[in-house]
Amino acid sequence: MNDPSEPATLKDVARVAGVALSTVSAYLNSTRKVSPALQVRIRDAVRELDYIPNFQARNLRMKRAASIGLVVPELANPYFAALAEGIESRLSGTGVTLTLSLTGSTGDREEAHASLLRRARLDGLVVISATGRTTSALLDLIERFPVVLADEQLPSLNAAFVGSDNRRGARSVADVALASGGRRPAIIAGPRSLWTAEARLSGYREALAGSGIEEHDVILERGDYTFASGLAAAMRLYPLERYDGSGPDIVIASNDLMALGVLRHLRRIGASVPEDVVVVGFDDIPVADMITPTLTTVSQPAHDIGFTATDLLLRTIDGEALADERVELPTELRVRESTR
Amino acid sequence: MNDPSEPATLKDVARVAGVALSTVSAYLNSTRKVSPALQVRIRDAVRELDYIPNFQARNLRMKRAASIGLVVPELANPYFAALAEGIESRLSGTGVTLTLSLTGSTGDREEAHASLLRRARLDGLVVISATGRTTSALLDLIERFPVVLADEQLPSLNAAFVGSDNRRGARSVADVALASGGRRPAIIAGPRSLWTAEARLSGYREALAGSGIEEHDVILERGDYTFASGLAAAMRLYPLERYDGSGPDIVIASNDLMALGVLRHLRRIGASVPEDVVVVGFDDIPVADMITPTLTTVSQPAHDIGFTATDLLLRTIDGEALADERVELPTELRVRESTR
DNA sequence: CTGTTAGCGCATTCAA
DNA sequence: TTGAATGCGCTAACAG
Repeated sequence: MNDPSEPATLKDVARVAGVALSTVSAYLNSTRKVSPALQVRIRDAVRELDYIPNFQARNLRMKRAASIGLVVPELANPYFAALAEGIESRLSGTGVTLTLSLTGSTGDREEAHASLLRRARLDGLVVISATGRTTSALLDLIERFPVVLADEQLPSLNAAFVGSDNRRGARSVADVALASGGRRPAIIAGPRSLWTAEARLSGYREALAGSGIEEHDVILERGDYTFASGLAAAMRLYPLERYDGSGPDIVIASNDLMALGVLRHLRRIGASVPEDVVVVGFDDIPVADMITPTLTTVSQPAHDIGFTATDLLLRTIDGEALADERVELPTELRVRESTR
Repeated sequence: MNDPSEPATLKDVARVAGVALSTVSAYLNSTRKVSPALQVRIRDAVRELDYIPNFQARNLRMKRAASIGLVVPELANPYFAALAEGIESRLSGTGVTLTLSLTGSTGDREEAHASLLRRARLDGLVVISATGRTTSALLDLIERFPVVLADEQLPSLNAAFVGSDNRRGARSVADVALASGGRRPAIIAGPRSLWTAEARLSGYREALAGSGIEEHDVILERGDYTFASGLAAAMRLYPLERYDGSGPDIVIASNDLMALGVLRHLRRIGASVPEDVVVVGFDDIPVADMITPTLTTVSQPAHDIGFTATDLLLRTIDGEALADERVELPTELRVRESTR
């Protein structure tokens, strides 16, 4: 063994095996037939030198990065975390690496990351937008790289998209909430700028239309998908210190985090769920099934979305898929204790 | 503008600017003085061609990856997600990229990832172990790369470590729990193989020793840091359908997820927290402050741990830091509603 | 089937 | 100060 600190290269292997460099390369990549005799010599040399191919060199030569980027606002949101895991699971075994880029939920650091990603010359990007805004940085990226949008659509952007059927999901969970017999529903919608928020809202409206409740009797609040905003909305809905039977008897929150905020406030003022008020969410984050009462919600196939988005991206990179494919995966209703 | 699909290279810039390639390189990296006249010409050429340096080539030349790896069991654990965010925030602005590798909490996919990471020739690794086991893959990695262990220590491993002071944190939260006046405490510890679990356990024992309660009167259960295992432990602790005042009056769970499991079971059997039973956790995951009652726990500086670990790693890569540095960051007690 | 050769895009010697 | 030349480690023609 001679291993003077420097890792072995293809050249070293060729020398030790007594064959040409290109033969080693060809054998290792099985890009052409190599006679059994040489195969053995090469294999031995590889083992002897503990040769590990240098992907940097290979990628430079092949003009690719063997890496895709994930642009995501934050990982603290368990839904995004699940998405990331789905992406990773698709990548596993492909030899493609995942480069993580957090933009912050405000999207302020987006610019810096965009330039970093351009320099890294990644093969493609899975982008999860938190703002719903089409920033110039993002636009620029989409021009240069194969990009698949996950979870959140962006208006008028000619990019592939994988998400879930927010409207149908919203409708199904709202149907359950309305079936409780309550007549004074409130909706806590998400930010106007987000496609998911608006899609869910239209699902809620469909359900309302089928319930016989006048649109006019429905209270509409807005939140920004955070726990704090859900709590704040609940306080507007139930301003009293103690629950007295007034206020909405159904609260439809546009995501689980906001529903948690509602649950929190209701318990504090002494209203019981689902007896006094029925509450539903959206997302099915893990805690939805850990709290008391467990939360009725709709499960988005976060893992699948990540997986499918990556699959689509990989195919786009290989030139197999169109750049404007759109996939909406089905959601699944989870009826639990917060509805009756 | 001539942009026939192919991105511009240094050579193109040199040609357009009418200077030598090496001059452009030197100017862009400010590695030597360049006359003002040439500076202008180079700048113009860069702008005209929309030149973006190819990091792959640069990295090949400089024998580095400009990327570090994060090896983490899963992102679904919000604590790990926060750690990852801390890592990312340290990296932001350095031009170093983060490559994500999920091993799965069982550690089965570890082997495959290790080989991928070796091929990618990353500059270093931040490793979060879920198993506490020292696998051969990991050992191999540590030999080859600068590695910093975050959160979880590994026995007899000569690697740098950044985590929090689990023992003191555990002691402080146990002190609060025991101050409730209860005399029948139960501890739900984590897996024996994990250093954090054992460190917390010894902190609990310290608190117990100071409380006058006989070690003998303490019930010790084991879980594996999951919600399900916390729930299971709670069912062993309180096997009855309805709470009748028997069973532990203090439950000290080794992490928040397990504490959530306990809370869930207690509510189901009709025990109230903190009146009947006091419950504490560890980690301060976001939901700890969203549920009812809010959970008394100890906050680990997850973000800081990630940040510090990365800082240490970067310094190790630059040859500034020793490979066996150990940092234990202070925890912070969060007294909330689940204790009285 | 195998070896020789020419770059991928860049940083860095060495002369000028 | 600047320019010309060399090679990082690899793949993919090309010629044998």
